[in-house]
Formats: sequence, C-alpha cells, structure tokens
Amino acid sequence: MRVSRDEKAKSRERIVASASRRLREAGIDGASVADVMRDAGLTHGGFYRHFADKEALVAAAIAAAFAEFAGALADGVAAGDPVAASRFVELYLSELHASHPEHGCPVPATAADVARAGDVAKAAFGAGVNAVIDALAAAQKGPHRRRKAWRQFAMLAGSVLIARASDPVTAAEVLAAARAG
Amino acid sequence: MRVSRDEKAKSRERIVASASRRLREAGIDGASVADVMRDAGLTHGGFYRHFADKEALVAAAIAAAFAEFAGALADGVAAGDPVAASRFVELYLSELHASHPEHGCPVPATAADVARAGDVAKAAFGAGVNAVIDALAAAQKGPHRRRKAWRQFAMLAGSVLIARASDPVTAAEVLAAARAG
DNA sequence: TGTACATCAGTGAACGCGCGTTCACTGATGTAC
DNA sequence: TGTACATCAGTGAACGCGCGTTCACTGATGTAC
Repeated sequence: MRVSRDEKAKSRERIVASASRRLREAGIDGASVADVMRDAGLTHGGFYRHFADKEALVAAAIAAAFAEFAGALADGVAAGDPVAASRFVELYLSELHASHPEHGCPVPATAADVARAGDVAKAAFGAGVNAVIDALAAAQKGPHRRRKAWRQFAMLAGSVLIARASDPVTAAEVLAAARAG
Repeated sequence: MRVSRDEKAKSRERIVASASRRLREAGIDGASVADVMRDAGLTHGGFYRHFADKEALVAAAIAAAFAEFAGALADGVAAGDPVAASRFVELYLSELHASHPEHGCPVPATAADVARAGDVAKAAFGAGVNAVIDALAAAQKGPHRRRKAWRQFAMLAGSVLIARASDPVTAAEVLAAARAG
C-alpha cells in the first residue's frame, strides 16, 4: 500500500494540521498519536514513517500553529494599519477566541505544556512568539516598539488564559478589563 | 493501622501541599496520585479516604496554591504600600520565579490545565485569582483600580508564561520588556 | 474509669485502560537496466 | 519505452508501562455501656 511522494507529503500536512488543532484543544498529553492520526484519516502505526517520535510532532505542530496565527496577524496589521490592529485586539479578547483554543493563539493554549517539554519544542515556541511580536511591533508607535509589543501581547495572552481557567463571571470580568485597556 | 483524627487532618494537609507543588511543576496529568501520596509520606491506596477522586484533589490543591500566593501578596502590598507593590512586580518577573513554578504563582503554572478541567476546578481557580486581584487593586491609584489590576496581572502572568515556554534568549527578552513597563 | 466492640486510616496487590512505540506484513511506487 | 526488482507508506496486532481506582486486610482509635 505504498503511496506516492506527493501523497506522503499531503499525509504529513494533514497530520501536522490535526496535531496543531488537538494540541491547542487538549494539550500535549491529550493529543494522542492515535487521535491525531485518526483525524488525519490514517491509522496510528504509520506515524513513525513521518516523525521520529511524538516530541518531533509536537515541535512541528507548534511551528504550524504559530505560522497560521502569525501569518494571519501579519496580513491584518501590515504597514501599521491602526484599524486592523484594533480589530486584532478585539478579536483576541472575544468570547469566540476564549472558547475555541483549537483555532486560536498558540500561547495561552500550549505555553504551559511547552514549558515542561524539551528544548526542541521551546525553540519552536520561541521562534513563533517572536514572529508574533515582529508583527505587533510594526503596529506600535513611538520608541521601544518591541518592548511595548511584548507587554501588550503578554497582557492579551494572560487575559485569555485566565478567562479560560475561570468561572464564567470572572472570565467575563478579565476580558472586559483587558478590552478597556 | 488507624490513626487519630488529628493525624488524619495532618495527612490531608501534607497531601494537599504536595499536590499543590506537583500540580504547578508537572501539571494535572504529571501530578499522579501515587507521586503526590509518596511526597506526603503515604502509599497511594489510602488516597480515597481523603478525596472522592483526583478532581477533588486538584480543586483543593488549586485553592491551597492560591491561598499561599495571595496570602503572601496581601501581606506585602497591604495598605497600598508602593515599595511592597514594586517589589512584588520585581519578584514576579524574576528568573527565580520563572524557573520555579512549583513555588510560584498558580496562574501561569496551572491555568491551561484548569481550562480543560471541570467546573469545580474552575470555580477554585476563579476564586483564587479574584483574591489576587483584590490585593493588587488596593495598590493601584486613581479610578478603575480593579480593571487596572486585571490588566497588570494579566501582563505579569502572560510574561512569565511566555518566558517559561521559550528559548533562553526570548525568555530574557520578554521578562526585560515587562520589567520596563 | 474499664471493658468490648465497631470504625476506619493506611497498606499493598490487583483491575482495566489508554498511552507511545515496535513489528511483520501488503502492495503500489520508484528505480536500475 | 518496458520489465524486474527494491523500496517503503500505510495497516493492524502486539509490547511494556503508568495511570486512576478498587479491594481485602491490619490494627490503633473512637464509642457504647
């Protein structure tokens, strides 16, 4: 049942896309190899034709999640468009984003897991978050744009993180406070 | 081998303290019942004389972690002492805190896990984070103190979260940016 | 206060389960001539 | 271009392992008289 090189590349893409979703939704432990492969339309045994081990998949999935997120962000806030920037903040702090980690920012969804993972995953995460900051720094004004971008982004990610882990009343309060900033 | 009511209460305290440390260090899945009980000087079989299931332990451990953290914070920043408040920020953003989640703030350490847990854990988390905000709001100035406290705390927690999940260079950058804020 | 008995905190073996990973196998793809 | 053979993507069963939870048992504690 060997498939062509093209088919293999497409399989790999589906595996990584599936892992990137499941990772954000269920965490590293919750995204089992069998589940990820099933989502990709494959059985679990073939996994090791694509990745050396689960850690390699996690690193690829983190990179893919950031590429998707930072890519959309860079398109939106390109050239310092202030309307796009404020729309990004609004969307980031929305109930929709808070309740759908699987399609959202990788930072609140995966950072705690990555903090306990190996250097390969941390390198992928660091590169990804730097790309986000690059895009956000372009939308800042005045000096110290990059520092400002870090602080703003940390505030956004922290707010969504707290909202997701709290009861509904507290979740609404932290998101409203962040929107007012 | 029955022990006295006093001894049982002490056992429970040791179990919760051990769980609160392990939870922050290794996450919910990483803090196994057997490990927690071993840390408390007991064997795993007796666990169910203290808790209905692991979820109940997690909720108790979250409450304990916040009580320890918010208690220390409230002592420090009581009566709006500005020196204590700035020392809190400095300590929160320190390398020491970033590299020792097991003795640190429960938010960056446990929020992503709690977001995937049940309502009991979320209620404990929400109550805990509200206590932190109560203490921090007292140290803010001007109107909208509570909103400001939420934004500041989200920025702090987000920064430590990102630092822990990143390569060392990125980690140092995000903490430095937050300190400059 | 003393005695007899019921309670139950803690022990350690056992359970079913899902995990990451390995392996023999299949048969279409890719390659050498 | 056509043929013979090696490669290897994907399948599905199997592995060892650690997990949360259950259970029979022990013997000191707590209680009823």
